[in-house]
Amino acid sequence: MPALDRSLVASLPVFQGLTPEQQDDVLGEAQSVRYPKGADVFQQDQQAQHFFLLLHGHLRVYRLTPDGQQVVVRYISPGEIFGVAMALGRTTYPATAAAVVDSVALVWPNAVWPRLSETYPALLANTLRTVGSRLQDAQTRVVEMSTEQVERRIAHALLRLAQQSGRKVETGIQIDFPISRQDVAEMTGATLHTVSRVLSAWEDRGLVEGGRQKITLRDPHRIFMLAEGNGG
Amino acid sequence: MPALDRSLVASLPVFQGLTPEQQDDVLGEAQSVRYPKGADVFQQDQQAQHFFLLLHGHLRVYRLTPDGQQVVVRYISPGEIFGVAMALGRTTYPATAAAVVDSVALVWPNAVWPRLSETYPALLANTLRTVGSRLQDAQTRVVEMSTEQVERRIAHALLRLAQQSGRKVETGIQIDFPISRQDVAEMTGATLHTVSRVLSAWEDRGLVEGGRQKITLRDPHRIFMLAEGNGG
DNA sequence: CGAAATTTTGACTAGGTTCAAGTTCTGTGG
DNA sequence: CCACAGAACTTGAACCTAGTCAAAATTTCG
Repeated sequence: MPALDRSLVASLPVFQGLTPEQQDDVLGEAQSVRYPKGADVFQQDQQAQHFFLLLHGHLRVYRLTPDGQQVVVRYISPGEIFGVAMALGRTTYPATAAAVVDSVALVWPNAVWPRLSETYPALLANTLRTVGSRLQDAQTRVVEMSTEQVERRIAHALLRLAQQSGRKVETGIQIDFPISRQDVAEMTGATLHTVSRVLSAWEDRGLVEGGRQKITLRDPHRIFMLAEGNGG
Repeated sequence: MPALDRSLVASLPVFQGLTPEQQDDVLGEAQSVRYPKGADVFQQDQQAQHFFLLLHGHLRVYRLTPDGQQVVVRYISPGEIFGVAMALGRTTYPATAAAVVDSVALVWPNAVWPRLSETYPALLANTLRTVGSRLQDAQTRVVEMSTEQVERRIAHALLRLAQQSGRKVETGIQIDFPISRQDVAEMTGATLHTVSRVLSAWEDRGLVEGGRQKITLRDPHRIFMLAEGNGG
């Protein structure tokens, strides 16, 4: 196993409040693993044996309903910890995480969590903040699904993706990984068809630029107005 | 201030892993406060100055949208900690908590959190588990809102309420606090009218018994079947 | 008893799904 | 290098769930 370079991860939120030596101790327990595009990092209802930190790539986390529908819980970007089922008191993963592009993650065996979390309470505190902010996100999504119509939900979803993983290009801000209309549908509780119709209409109005598994926000400001229910 | 009786709270999940002396230390920083029915414990966007543990009563936690719609985030039952905004890295409360019946809570000033959480990592770990389970709940709700029709969402919401705060009565399981059709609507992303229609239909079929701000599940099993999408 | 809050019910409407083709990409293998 | 098969996307038409609008009935409480 190649030594992990602390400088790559020292500035991440998870490691705040730890000295370089402590960071080395934590990193020393991890292995770096590569996940090719399409591979699962872990699967829903599987025994949770590890927790993770994404170094490169993007993951799509989704839940499968009994009747086979998928709902996208979130996308994970580099620097985020994920799969911390054990810290949350669970024995299985609540969702499946799959690489949408070739990805690399640090992997810790669950067995080291008790020692690390007792030795370094800052690690616990940082994890609590991360989980807390995801709770906020999830509750915001519940509010949106309860009160907003599809077009506004799509606007909010795209703005979140752009903020999280947007890349500036000449024509605007492009989502930095392959994302289909179906994916957007599974993030917003709409159907593929409705998402396609909405994006087509937006494209006619110059708000976005479509493409196969590609979405570019041409006019983020007007999309924001749409999301907030103003203008149209 | 009357001394707080440790025996009342020692068995709660938050205090697991602490010795009686440590529990006394934590409790010693808290005050017991009474909230009459209808009073707010804290308000959305208010500076977060305290965190709480509910001793008696029931709280309704809701978020208000810019256009004035309310969405119920959750109901809090005795024994639960809440309002832990600071531990989550927030400076304001993300929602409003109001007493639906006369209630009593332990109140800690935020200022004591850094010391307590550093001194007793178990407190951090327990809080992380609590927040984690709320994250699961919120994500489950997102999945339900994305994939289920109103009738099933209402069934799920009532079953959750019954599990959390159900009281056995002769005719079935009654929700143990006043809850209106409007409240159920705000929990499920439906309208008052739709909830009323669904509950009326269920009452005709003998599944529930209605009443002003009162709901009794007469046949929890058949409601469960409904929630799971089987029979009807 | 009267006023306010809660609940019920009817009629109509509409946003979004479903059903059904058809079109446009993209990567692969001959 | 081009043909082609599969995947992704688009679009039209019919339909339906749940929302909206409107009004009345019931309950509670001062």
